Amino acid sequence: MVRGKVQMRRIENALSRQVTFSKRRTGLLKKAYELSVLCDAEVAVIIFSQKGRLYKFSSNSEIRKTIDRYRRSTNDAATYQANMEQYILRLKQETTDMERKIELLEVSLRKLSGQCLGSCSMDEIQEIGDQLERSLSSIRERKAQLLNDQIRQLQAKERSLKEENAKLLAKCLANPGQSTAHPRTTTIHSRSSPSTDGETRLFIGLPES
Amino acid sequence: MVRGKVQMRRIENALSRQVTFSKRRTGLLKKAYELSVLCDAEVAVIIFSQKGRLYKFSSNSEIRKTIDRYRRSTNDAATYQANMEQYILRLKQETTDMERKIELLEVSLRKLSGQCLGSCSMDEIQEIGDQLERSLSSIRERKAQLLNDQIRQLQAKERSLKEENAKLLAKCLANPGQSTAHPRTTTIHSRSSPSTDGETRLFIGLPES
DNA sequence: AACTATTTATAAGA
DNA sequence: TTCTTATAAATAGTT
Repeated sequence: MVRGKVQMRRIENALSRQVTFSKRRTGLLKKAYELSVLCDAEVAVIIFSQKGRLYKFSSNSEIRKTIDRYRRSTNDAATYQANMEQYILRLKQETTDMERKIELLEVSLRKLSGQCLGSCSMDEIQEIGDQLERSLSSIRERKAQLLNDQIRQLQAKERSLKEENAKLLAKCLANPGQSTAHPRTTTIHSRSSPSTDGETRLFIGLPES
Repeated sequence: MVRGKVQMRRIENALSRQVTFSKRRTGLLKKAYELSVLCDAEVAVIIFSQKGRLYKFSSNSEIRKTIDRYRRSTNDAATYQANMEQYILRLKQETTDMERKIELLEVSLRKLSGQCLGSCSMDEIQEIGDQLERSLSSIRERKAQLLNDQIRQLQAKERSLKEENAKLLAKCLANPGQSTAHPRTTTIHSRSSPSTDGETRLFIGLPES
């Protein structure tokens, strides 16, 4: 029996709460049904129990319709969806543009590689040939530059080794009787100067031949 | 006063229905609130009046959360959204891949055009140079082929013109005295130099005199 | 789940 | 829409 007004706060006793939930849930869904029938209204009720169980009522055959109508009417999440769709369109456009760009680049690349020339006019062929000549002269220039750099480096190395050699030689002459492992190794190393010279010449000679 | 059990069917009297809607709507929302508080449940109620006016209750601060939870739990339209999000991810991935591809193609193209060689090693330069030589020889081959075709066409044309010429000459020699309207004109035209000379002078002379 | 004392909701009237 | 009131309906606590 009801002893007095119930306090409007969470029922602490779990069992009691569970029972009340069951009773009132039924009551609520019934009231929702009655409202929808008596007043010809569109009603949707969604209830999740504490344990996560779902109960629902919908005057409509499909609760989704009511939810959609709600969204349309409140315009909160509907915009999210619309934005997402627009975003997809933008991405697709971007993809198409990129595909076209890739196509163009591949055609250019093929032409510069001397493939698929069947469809080119004489003028085009001439143009591509000129372009290739220009490219090739850039390449040759760069190649020459690299070789020059290498030569200059080797010459610098040769110079420094010669200097070292001279110093060591002077040292050896100053201390003629000294002969430990170290100076010996150094001497062998210092004698490498002339032979490296030969190697350099040989290396330079190769690309030119 | 309540005279008896109410029939569970649409209230025909519009005013009465309107009043009942107002009262029961308040009651329903109140019950929903009480259920959510007493039993710690998540409750959402959506009501559309006949006139399309929206009334709602949500135990949550945002009814959208409850609806989302509902969708997740029922898996009806939530999948649509999830699919859309996944689709966006796929499109983005595609875009990234394409960007990378474009980047690579552009680098290749620049290298084949003899630009941006600073970052290339000697081996790379050599490789590019070889590629260019190959391309150039393709181009030259194609160019030669086109020129040959053109020459052959011109030679064919020359031959056919010569043949026509010969035929016409034979015709002229076969009918030297022929003089109908048409051939005459032709004859006059071909003989133009000596005899027409006089006529032309005469013709020109008339208006002048 | 059934019972029942009470509270709560609400139909009709004002 | 609100108030009133008679009555129906809901439900808390118990069995």
